[in-house]
Amino acid sequence: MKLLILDGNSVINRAFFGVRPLTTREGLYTHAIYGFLNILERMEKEEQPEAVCVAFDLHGPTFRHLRYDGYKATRKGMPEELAMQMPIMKDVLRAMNIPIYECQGWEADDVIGTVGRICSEQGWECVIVTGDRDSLQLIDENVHVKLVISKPGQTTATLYDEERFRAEYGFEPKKLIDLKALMGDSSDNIPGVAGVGPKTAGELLQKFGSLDGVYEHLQDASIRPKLREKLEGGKESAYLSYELATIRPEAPIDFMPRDAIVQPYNRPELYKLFQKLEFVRLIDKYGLRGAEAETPVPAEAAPEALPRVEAVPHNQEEYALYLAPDGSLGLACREGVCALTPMEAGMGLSFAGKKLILHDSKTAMHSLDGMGIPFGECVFDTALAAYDLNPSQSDYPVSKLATTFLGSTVEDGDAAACAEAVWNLKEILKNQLRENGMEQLYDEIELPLCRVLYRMEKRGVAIDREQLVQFGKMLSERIQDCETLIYSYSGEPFNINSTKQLGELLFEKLGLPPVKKTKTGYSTNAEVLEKLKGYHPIIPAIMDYRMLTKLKSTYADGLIKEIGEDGRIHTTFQNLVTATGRLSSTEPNLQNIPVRTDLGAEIRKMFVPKEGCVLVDADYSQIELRVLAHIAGDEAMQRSFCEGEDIHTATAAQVFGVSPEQVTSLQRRHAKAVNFGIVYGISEFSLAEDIGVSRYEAKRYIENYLANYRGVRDYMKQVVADARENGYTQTLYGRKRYIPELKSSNFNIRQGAERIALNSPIQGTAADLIKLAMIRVEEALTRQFPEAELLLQVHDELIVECPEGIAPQVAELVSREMENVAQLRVPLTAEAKFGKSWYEAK
DNA sequence: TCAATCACG
DNA sequence: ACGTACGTGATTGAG
Repeated sequence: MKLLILDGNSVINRAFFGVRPLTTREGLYTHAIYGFLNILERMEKEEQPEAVCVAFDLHGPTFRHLRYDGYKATRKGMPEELAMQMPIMKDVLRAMNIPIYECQGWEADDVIGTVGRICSEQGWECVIVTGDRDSLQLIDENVHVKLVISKPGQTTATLYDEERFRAEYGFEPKKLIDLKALMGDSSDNIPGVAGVGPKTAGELLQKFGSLDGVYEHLQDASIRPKLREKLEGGKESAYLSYELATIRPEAPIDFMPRDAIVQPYNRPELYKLFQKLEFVRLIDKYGLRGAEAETPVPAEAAPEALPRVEAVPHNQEEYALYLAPDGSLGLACREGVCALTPMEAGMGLSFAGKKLILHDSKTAMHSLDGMGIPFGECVFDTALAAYDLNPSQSDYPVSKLATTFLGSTVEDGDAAACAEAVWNLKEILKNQLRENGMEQLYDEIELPLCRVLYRMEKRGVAIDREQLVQFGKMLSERIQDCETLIYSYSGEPFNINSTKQLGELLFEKLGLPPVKKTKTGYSTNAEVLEKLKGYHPIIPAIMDYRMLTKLKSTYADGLIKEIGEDGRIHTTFQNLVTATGRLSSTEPNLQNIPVRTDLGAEIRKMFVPKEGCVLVDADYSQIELRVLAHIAGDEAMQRSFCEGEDIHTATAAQVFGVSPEQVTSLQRRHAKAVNFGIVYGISEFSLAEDIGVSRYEAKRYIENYLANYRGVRDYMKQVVADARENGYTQTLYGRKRYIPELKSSNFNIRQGAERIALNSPIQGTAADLIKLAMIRVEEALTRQFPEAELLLQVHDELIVECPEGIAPQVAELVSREMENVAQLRVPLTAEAKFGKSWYEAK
């Protein structure tokens, strides 16, 4: 019979530091518990024990503490993020019916030793799971130790028995105490003998067998005088250390191995805890359900299971549809649920004029379209609702929403079950949105935008393939030349794309001064190269090489790959991804097409209108600073915008105390950097870095800025305080972002969270505004200029394709809709231009 | 799969 | 004492 005992504190510590931080929406940290359960599961699988239990330290003085005041004096208190997980960890173990042993006045080690001793006495085998080598002294014939070692990425566990221990240490396990008595252990505040480390201590023990043996042979010729002196001086300390290091298997605990025999879980209890911890995957894995009274769904809302039907019910007003990964179509309505194979779905099915409930409606609309199924209005999107409720999740599969909001288990591949879940989720998510004050945001911005995005993606944007191919060829030649030049300086060919090889060349072979390090080696980024530019002619060549290869691989080759059969590029606008409410763009990303360098901007010449058309490009001027002026209620900044002043010049005048006419271009550039910094959550260090002034000067800039823009100063304080209090920030339209890290005990994490709290309402409100503008523009164009089509959005910029003849009117319409999207305390201004390419229109 | 780099707002 | 601006996505090399 075998018993597994976990050293609770040690294992949860490993888990805490080994698993990347994870929190629930409420800000409860959960990763240590998650990691603990992973380790527990693995150990059970590997060892197949009949009994399992866990030992914990209790706070307060311990027996060994009483023996020596300095003991554990250097151990820092547990971080708050871990401490908050401890009581819940114990609740989880209780729900799993795994006994916990702890003993006032005794270390967990002592408890474990006691458990091991009792096991031995009763003929049980005992396996100790710990990350702490201390416990190795407990190894004997019946007691083994499974040592958990966390490496980045994964944890491994090694089983130590007497043989394995002897092979590694060269003496028997009990002698570990003697070893520690000599070498000490700073983490346990065991002094040992000053000047004796692990190596000397090990050698002494190999030679003399024990601590006593060492002192009996102190005059032995093989001990050098220096060492003898140290040992003599440290004798008292050594024997004290011996006492401290000895685990006492005599804790007064009420333990019998049979008490720990594995029992079935208390499943409803475990379900409740996992709900709280948002361990959706584990709920799924163990198929946990709440006891009837404990499900999170209010009784009145608890839906009846829908009947399975053979044929698609007709004449219904509303249907929930779910497109499964295998292409089959799940369908739910008042009458029941069914699933259709891709083949069946393609046979004359139609939802024209029907109200649809969809999961990720934009994608679903593409699928329906691809299957030739007509569809009406989408009245609810479950994935979108879940995203709005908490935009920080990585994804929103139906399975996850079902466990969180319905308390039911479905698989994402099961089309019928998912359609039913989607059907049932609608009411619950709608309520959640209402309770969160996000009804309007959802109904008037988020949901209607999906159809606009669907159309934009379907339309795509035309690309001049020939010109792009030519550009690629030109780049290839220039890259070749660059390579030749670089190799002439390096003396031998190497992979210039490898930062490792490049770093070795620059900083070792060529001996250039390393400016900055990354965690893996030398940094070679553009900023570093810029500083090294004067040192060696290879540097500018590398900078050119980098620019050229970037253009070639990401833009020339990358875009060519994405051109469709219609000669157009159809990006995907991700509307369920960003934490702030912005869109993003993938496959390809059309929101990062070059513009800042001349050569890069050439790429924009390849984005062209279709025959007889032009591209209209309209962009907001300073939308984020205007949003800041509005929500911060800063009168000085509002006045600048209302008077139509150049905001950076106005800021420079304020910060440098001169009149606007006297502002130099350098001052304006610095003021611009300050303005950006404010939006991002400034630090004087980064500002100084950015504009190349001293930290002291940067500090002065910020102080002057905040003294002049008092509203901004107050806002910065208020928004962070509110976010800390509420746990989230909000935009003008009520979009939320949860920021649990505001409560972190880690200074850096907390400061980062504060910057996020500062920036999110600004970036998010700007995102709300342009989303609303897109809906208005699409509507107005459909009505007034049906031949004009909205194609792209780049955060503060919209791109429309329209017949040449109506370009001025369309440009006027688009910029007007953008400007009138909301009445803020400052005017929103948008400028529209048009031309025969994106380059020309900008 | 992760880190480094660089493109955009 | 310590690390350092917000939000994204694609490509490349290295383990």
